[in-house]
Amino acid sequence: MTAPLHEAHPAGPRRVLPDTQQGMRRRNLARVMHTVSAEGPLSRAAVASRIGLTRAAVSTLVDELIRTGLLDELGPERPGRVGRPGSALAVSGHGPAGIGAEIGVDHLAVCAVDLRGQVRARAVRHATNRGRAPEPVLEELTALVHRVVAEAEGEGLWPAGLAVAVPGLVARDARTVVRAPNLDWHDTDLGALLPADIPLTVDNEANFGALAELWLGERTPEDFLHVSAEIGIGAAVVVAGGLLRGTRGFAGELGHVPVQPEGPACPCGGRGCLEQYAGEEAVLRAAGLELGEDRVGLLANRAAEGDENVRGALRDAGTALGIALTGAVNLLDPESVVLGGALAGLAPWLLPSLEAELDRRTAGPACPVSVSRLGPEGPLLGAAHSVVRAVLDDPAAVAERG
Amino acid sequence: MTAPLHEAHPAGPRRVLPDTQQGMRRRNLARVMHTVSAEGPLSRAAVASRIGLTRAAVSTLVDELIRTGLLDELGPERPGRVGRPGSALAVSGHGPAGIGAEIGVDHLAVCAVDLRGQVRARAVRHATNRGRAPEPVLEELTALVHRVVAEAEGEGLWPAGLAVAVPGLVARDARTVVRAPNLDWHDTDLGALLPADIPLTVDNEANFGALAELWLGERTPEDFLHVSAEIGIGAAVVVAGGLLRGTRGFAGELGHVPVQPEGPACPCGGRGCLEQYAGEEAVLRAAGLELGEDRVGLLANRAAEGDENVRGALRDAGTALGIALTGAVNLLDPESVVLGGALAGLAPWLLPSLEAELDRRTAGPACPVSVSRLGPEGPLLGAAHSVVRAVLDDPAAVAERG
DNA sequence: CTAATTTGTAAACCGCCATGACGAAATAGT
DNA sequence: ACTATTTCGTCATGGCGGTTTACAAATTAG
Repeated sequence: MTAPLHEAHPAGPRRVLPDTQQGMRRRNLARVMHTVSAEGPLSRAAVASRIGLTRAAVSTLVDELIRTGLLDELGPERPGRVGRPGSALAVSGHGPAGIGAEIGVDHLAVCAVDLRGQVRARAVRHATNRGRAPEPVLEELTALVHRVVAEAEGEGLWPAGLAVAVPGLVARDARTVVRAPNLDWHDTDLGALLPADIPLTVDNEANFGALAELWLGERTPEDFLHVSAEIGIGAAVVVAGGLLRGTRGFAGELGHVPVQPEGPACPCGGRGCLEQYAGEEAVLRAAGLELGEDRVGLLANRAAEGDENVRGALRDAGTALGIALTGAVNLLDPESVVLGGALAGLAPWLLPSLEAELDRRTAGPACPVSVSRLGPEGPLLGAAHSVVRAVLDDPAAVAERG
Repeated sequence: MTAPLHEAHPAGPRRVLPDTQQGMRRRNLARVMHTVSAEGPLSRAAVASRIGLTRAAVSTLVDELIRTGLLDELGPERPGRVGRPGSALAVSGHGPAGIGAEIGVDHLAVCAVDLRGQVRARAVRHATNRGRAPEPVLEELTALVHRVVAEAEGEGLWPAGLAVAVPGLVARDARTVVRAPNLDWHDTDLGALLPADIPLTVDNEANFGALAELWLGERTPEDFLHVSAEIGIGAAVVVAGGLLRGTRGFAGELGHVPVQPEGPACPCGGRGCLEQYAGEEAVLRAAGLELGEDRVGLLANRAAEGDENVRGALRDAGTALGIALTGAVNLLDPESVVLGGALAGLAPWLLPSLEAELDRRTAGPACPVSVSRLGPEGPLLGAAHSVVRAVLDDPAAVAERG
């Protein structure tokens, strides 16, 4: 009777482990894992002082984690201070691994990440998925997953879960793709078409991208706005280190925030939505370019070459983004705004006008805008890491399977 | 060594009781209190089945809560089903009480609410506070507090905390008023000027209004947007049953969301902010009315009388609100939007255009908009109830003082 | 009037962390 | 070198909290 390994949509009243001694133990195991994971090799005593338990208690927790293969004893620490040196503990590089997968418009990618956060195996396949039926695409993805899992198993890892990033809206069951316009998929249950022997989670690629930024970013705060543009323009809202999903899971639709109340009509029914100014098509049109494959790369190239039409189009898009973000920043007071996904590559030409607009419209100190270091890698890494986080969050659950 | 009774700004990594047996006990005491409070008189067995503990465990918890006077044993339940009838438990009507206070622009109000949520004492004083110095105002408020506390004590209650709602921005220490434009207060530490023998919390009235809606509303969801207009136009964002405060505590500034990017200049530095269209002054000007006392009441009266200028102004304000809320709804996907505070009284004339705008701009089913039942009572009740909730959240802390 | 059902309590038990003491392994001082 | 000091990890003991099991009390069903 294993509890669900992890929940991609923890939006309900957050699931709280029952407050019994077993739950307490489980939470303390999790705290040990998180502490060791976050602060590198640590002795038992160091862990104890950080989480507020006694050394004796931590010892029993660590013993259990070592027995189940989630923690490794590295041996005595280099003695620098007085007193007996501790024995360094580190998160295990064997044992469970998170399998992340990404279904892009023109590629499939899979990777395996160990508990230490290292990518240990990966596989990519370039091919246009635009308009292809789900079955053949997922068949190919399954093959990639099997290849990556096999490679990971060769290194002593086993798959603790599979998380799939898709370019579209995902239902709250974390399995069904409600709508993926660029793939032309509707109400597709990925669970039926992917390996059944690995616990599955499906989520929007923008969400996974934001989580990657949260978990892997240099100095990413616990409250920020992650803006990306893959399908439409999405803003993932991260509050207190968690993703805000909204009642129906549709939170973050920055693309349809009104920018000019009487601007051009938008398929959504509104007028002057951000997407009409900063969406992919709108920018290409304003830049006088044709539609085609890898349109973002094209924009970046032309802008880098100095094409004034393209630069102007991006400047205007930045201004529109700035207006929409002003509203979002006023409403949420985040610590920062991060440009991710395709926007990261276009940042040099978007940022000046975006920041100018944001500064101009904000009274006090403006909200800092930064660019994601992860860029297009974000969603894939975020997916894999979401599985790893789930293991850290409840090591006892995974120990039952190991 | 009593922990702070309650935190109005729990924005940091939410304080978690240490995961030790004592913490477990405290949390279970809290769960019993919440369950009994929420679901009316309940037997020990009923409580046990709801929170997932055994009857024996609940018995000891209940015993402790009865001993400390937080729970009352009402006696045997009316036997309707087979089996021995349980003994009904109810939250105590004696013991700790929450003292709520409100500093309005033209009144002061204080009330005492018992753990059952009943208002047991209240005092109001009408007088213009606009521009008055903090000292005399708080002196008067202190007198009202003393009167209400005395009245409550006459009924066997004692003050567990004092929560003050102010029409302005409050620092994250929950004591200092950073800026209250209508009072003309700046960086005023209310803690130094209010009774020191009762734990104090200060917060924005819009926040308390939203919390009142959350706790007292008919069928208020756990995720909603509460819009009110007292100072400026504020939107409290409630997510998962908690208030979203933002990094600096400034979240919810709906008033400065851009509605017309090149509209009239706003003191905030921006252009075309919502406040320029739906703010108090803007609406009065559009309606062709003078500024004066009770301006909202005036608007409501004229509108009710059929004044077309006023109705038109309110219609336009509703449209502007609809545009701004479209952005907010897209970003947050709340379950509903609630109009509270002064807006509640003007709802009949605001709603049609507001909803029309929201519907028009939203693709799927539009987000339902409702009007607060509490109206101007919200902030005061929310303040008092915040103290009550704090007691329910950690009954062990209050037992130490009882 | 008996059987069945449900409630509340008491006693024994188990699990978890705290406490205090101890040996081990390093440094600091003489 | 040798001892005192400091810190680490572990062990035995104990307290505390919820569970298990059993049982008496109070009701309904037949």
